[in-house]
Amino acid sequence: MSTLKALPRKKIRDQAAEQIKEIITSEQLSPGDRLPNESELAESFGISRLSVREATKALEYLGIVETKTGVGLSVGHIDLERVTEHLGFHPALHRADPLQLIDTRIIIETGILPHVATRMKHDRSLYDTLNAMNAELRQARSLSRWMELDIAFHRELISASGLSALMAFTDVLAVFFRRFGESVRKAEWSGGIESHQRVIDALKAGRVEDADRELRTHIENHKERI
Amino acid sequence: MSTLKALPRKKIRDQAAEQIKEIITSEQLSPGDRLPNESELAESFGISRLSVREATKALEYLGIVETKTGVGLSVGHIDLERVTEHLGFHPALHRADPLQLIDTRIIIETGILPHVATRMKHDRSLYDTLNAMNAELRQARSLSRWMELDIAFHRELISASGLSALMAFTDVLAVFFRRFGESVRKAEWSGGIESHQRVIDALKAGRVEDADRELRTHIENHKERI
DNA sequence: TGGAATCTGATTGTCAGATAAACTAATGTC
DNA sequence: GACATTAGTTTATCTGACAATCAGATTCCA
Repeated sequence: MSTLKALPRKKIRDQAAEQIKEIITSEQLSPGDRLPNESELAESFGISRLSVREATKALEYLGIVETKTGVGLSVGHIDLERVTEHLGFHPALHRADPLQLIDTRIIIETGILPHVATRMKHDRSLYDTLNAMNAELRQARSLSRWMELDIAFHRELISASGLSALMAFTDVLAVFFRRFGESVRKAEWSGGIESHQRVIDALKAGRVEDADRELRTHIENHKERI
Repeated sequence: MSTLKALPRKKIRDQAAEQIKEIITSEQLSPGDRLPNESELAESFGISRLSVREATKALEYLGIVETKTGVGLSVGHIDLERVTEHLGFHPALHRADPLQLIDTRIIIETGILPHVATRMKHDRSLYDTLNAMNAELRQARSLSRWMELDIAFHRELISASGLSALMAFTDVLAVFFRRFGESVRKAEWSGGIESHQRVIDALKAGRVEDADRELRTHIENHKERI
């Protein structure tokens, strides 16, 4: 008869973490808002303070909550950079299928182009910003510098679409991407920069399809380096 | 004179987390490799086991390490899903305008269509699965059931593209979509189902552009309900 | 009165030690 | 040899305690 026992009993700290998240969403708390202190949470969950701590420490690493000694807990200003900082080093990142990641990027970045073009029509400063960033890219002398600026450029492009949800996602994606940036050869720098230029110029002129084609091949170039 | 005190003394558990990461990189450990147990780590760092635990729990949430009761610690198999799971708390998603979320969905779901069509050519079972799911959708009698199946259908469509990174992201999006799903009127059910059918039939026939147009208007229908 | 130093209470940070629960591997029985 | 039992290891959780830190109230002095 047997026990089956279904799922391994959920760990208490995980339940605690769930409940804390639940509090944040159900009370619609915003970053900076106060949370009950550890003892209160422990009591209301019916568990020890220690288990609450393990939950809050984990959530703190993700930026979901913040703790200040002598003050208490509050809802965190979640910041993906903090998260990705912890993740960037991880060996498992080397397993994600690079071809898939590239295709994913193509879908997202070409998908937003119509939105960018539309917004550019009403706000010329979008073009100026992108143009300035690309100009900066020309000045890059080291590979690491070039990579940072390149990532920043693509990020800005997505930002220009106004679709902030996608930007959060691509921030995560960028972590997985940085790793095969090392194989970039110097000769490709200038090619990439010209490609950027053609994309934003086409967008400015409202030629979305040209921008699409250009960006698509630009990103696909990565495939050859694998 | 001043105290300045520079940085507020780093917390012990943070140092512990750093050192654990250091072990992983310096020993070049791969996912699944064993780590020293909590007591050993505590002793070698010269701190209490509790502080080690707070560090490992936090790293576990990020997927950097894994713990098994009665076994020990090991390097985690981190993946995009793990990270995007926590993405739901990102302010960009919480505050996002529903119209934006719809546009985001359109970009992703229409973006994958070419991939789906290609894979369908080599694997007809993809069509059969989607077709069966849509048939099930016809049987739905309650709104909640219909919604679950509808979400499952769209999820399967993305899954059929083979781009798992996108699937992780849309799982997050789905949470937000459930919110305004309640406004679906019964009359729209059948329309949605027929729309699904046209999409997969077009894909099966290799008419990607038709599928794109159909899916686009299908999702855009949501906009009227806001 | 005004401002600076100090005190106080609240809260998180860290520790020690103990017990329960889950798993592995060895042991023993038939 | 197959299977049940046992023992040992390791994480999971709890209790209780004390230190460190901070915000605000209080006191003190010019």
